[in-house]
Amino acid sequence: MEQRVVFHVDFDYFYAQCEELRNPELKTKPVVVCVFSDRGGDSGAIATANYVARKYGIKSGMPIRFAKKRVEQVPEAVFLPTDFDYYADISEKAMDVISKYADIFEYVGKDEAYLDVSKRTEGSFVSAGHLAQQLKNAVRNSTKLSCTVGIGKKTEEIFAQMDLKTISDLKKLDVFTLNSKFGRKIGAYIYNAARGIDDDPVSQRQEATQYSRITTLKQDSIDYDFLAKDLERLCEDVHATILKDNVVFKSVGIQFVQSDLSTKTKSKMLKNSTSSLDELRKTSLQLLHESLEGQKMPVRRLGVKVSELSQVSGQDSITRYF
DNA sequence: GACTAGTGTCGAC
DNA sequence: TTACGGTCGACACTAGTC
Repeated sequence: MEQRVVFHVDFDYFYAQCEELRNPELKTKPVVVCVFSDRGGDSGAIATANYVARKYGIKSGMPIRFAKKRVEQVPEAVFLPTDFDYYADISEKAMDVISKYADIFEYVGKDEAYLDVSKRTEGSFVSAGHLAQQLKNAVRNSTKLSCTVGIGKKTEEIFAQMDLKTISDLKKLDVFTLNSKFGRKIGAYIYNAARGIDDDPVSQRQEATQYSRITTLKQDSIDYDFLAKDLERLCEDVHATILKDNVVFKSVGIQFVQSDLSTKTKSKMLKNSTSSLDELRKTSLQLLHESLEGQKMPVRRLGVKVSELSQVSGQDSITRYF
């Protein structure tokens, strides 16, 4: 098996870094990017926070109110709503630069990617180190963003730390331990490689397998009509994406997040694939009706999901089969 | 028991 | 004292079939 060299590139505190980019004065202040819910006030959660904010114990996923408490005595702390269009724009530019450095490029999310650079580095850690530095410089020059590039060297260090010397040492570890030490992607790759399975650790991103929308209700409720109104809006939203991406779906699901934040889901497989908004609406409303039977706990958030997607090749594709 | 399709839950980002 | 988003993929579980 040839030596694989894989880069994991990610932008730390990406959204906050984007905000610093358009307003450099923020750099010295705690910057907290928030997803505010429809409930108004400070209802919502933290998407990301820069290092200054993290010093105060502010972390992703934390309730906004909680985070505000943490910096009560810090008047310069800045809380901003997310601006996903702007972040997507910057991400696209950055990924454009990054992908040029890969033999195989895998986009994972707005702020993360995997690069297989085995060919261009010929498996050498020395040239991989140089390439990583060039990549960081190129990203900085073109976007002014800083990113971290993790490479196989680090994997070697972790092996040494964990006193792993042989393949049979590796085989003793379960995939969860490996994932927690190396990240899911590399963890799974090591797990397979130790068992003689040489799957590519990096592969071109496939099409999405599901689309979903979720919203926080104005108030907790188990009233069908109240929930149905939001659900219909969510259906229309998902449907717009379906049309834009020219896909059909075969499975429809709804999701409740209950007032104690526990989750409940219900889904249904359709007889045929479709892109019909009517069918999406009808099915999800039916699932809502069924889910509310015997539902005791009020619902806080409501979501809809379509999956089992397939691409429609052309508008006339269906008629062509008849 | 092995396999699969369908369903529900969990957690990363 | 408590506080709580949105989107996605992975995977575990179950029931049906052979």
